[in-house]
Amino acid sequence: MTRDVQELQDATDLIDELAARRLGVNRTDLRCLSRLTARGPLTASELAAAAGLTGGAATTAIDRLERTGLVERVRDTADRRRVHVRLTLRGTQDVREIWGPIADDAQAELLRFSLAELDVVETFLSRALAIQARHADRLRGGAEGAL
Amino acid sequence: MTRDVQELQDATDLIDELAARRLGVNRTDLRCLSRLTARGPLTASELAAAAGLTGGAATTAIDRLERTGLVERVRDTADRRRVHVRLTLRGTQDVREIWGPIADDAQAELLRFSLAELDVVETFLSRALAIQARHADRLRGGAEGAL
DNA sequence: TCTAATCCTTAGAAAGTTGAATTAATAGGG
DNA sequence: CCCTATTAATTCAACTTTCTAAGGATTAGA
Repeated sequence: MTRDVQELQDATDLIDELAARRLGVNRTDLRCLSRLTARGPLTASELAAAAGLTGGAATTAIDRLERTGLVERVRDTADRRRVHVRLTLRGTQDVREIWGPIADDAQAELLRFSLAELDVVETFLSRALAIQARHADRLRGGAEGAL
Repeated sequence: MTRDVQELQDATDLIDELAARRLGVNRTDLRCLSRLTARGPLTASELAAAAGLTGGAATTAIDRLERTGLVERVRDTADRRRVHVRLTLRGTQDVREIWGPIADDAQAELLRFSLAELDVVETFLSRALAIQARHADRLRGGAEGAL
């Protein structure tokens, strides 16, 4: 069972790798695209935080994505320091072309489960998440040189 | 539901990041440690394949891990070209200290589910895996410039 | 023994990230 | 209305990691 989860994660990793190659971007940039898809337009700093990047790294990532034509910068009219980053039309299409069918399939598969079964899965996932959260705290909290 | 899976993956990613920091290694090296833990001693090339690295990258990764004292090289006595890589005693202990409690908790949580429920979860995971495999093929197979 | 094949390592170049310094814009107090 | 502090994004240099290609050692076969 733990192995199943592990395999699922490996498979997801593979998908990401293939998707990145398909879009002609690296994994970092793909992560940015993913966040923008999930959360809509973000400012550069929001995107940096969402993707776990420093400011400098975010800037160059956005540069690359803009050069590729998947993303565009839009100056905020109210606060001209801010730069909004959003998917271009082509970016939206390309992302949909890759992840759309996967989402559709996932949706279809979910429909094959009964509500009771979905409830079990939901419980499983939330417990797994709880374990991870607990141990993330443990790993964060402990004395640095404890090992 | 899809979001739950996503969150679980993000959480796992966070755990990996914290674990790497705790062990004083980078993510690549952590992946090597993970493979060695799961599969026991491996030759350099086996480890490279398992971790998705080229030979050269594997060599430097092993160098780093050896310098950190988590891993050691052992020349094969029969075929002296081969180098076996295995966790040192300290490496084994450190890895256990980080992932052991997580595995224990996971095991304990699984016991709270009935066999029927575990069956549902298993089905869910295998279907999710099937979807990923199918789409990995799609992404691999299609014409390169199709986007 | 000579040759080809295998395994690992080394070396040089390319790519990405970080952290500090820089530029630009806003906000607030005197 | 200025002067200062703060915030946002970018630029730049140093560092790290990876890859490819070439090299060195070892083995197996002719």
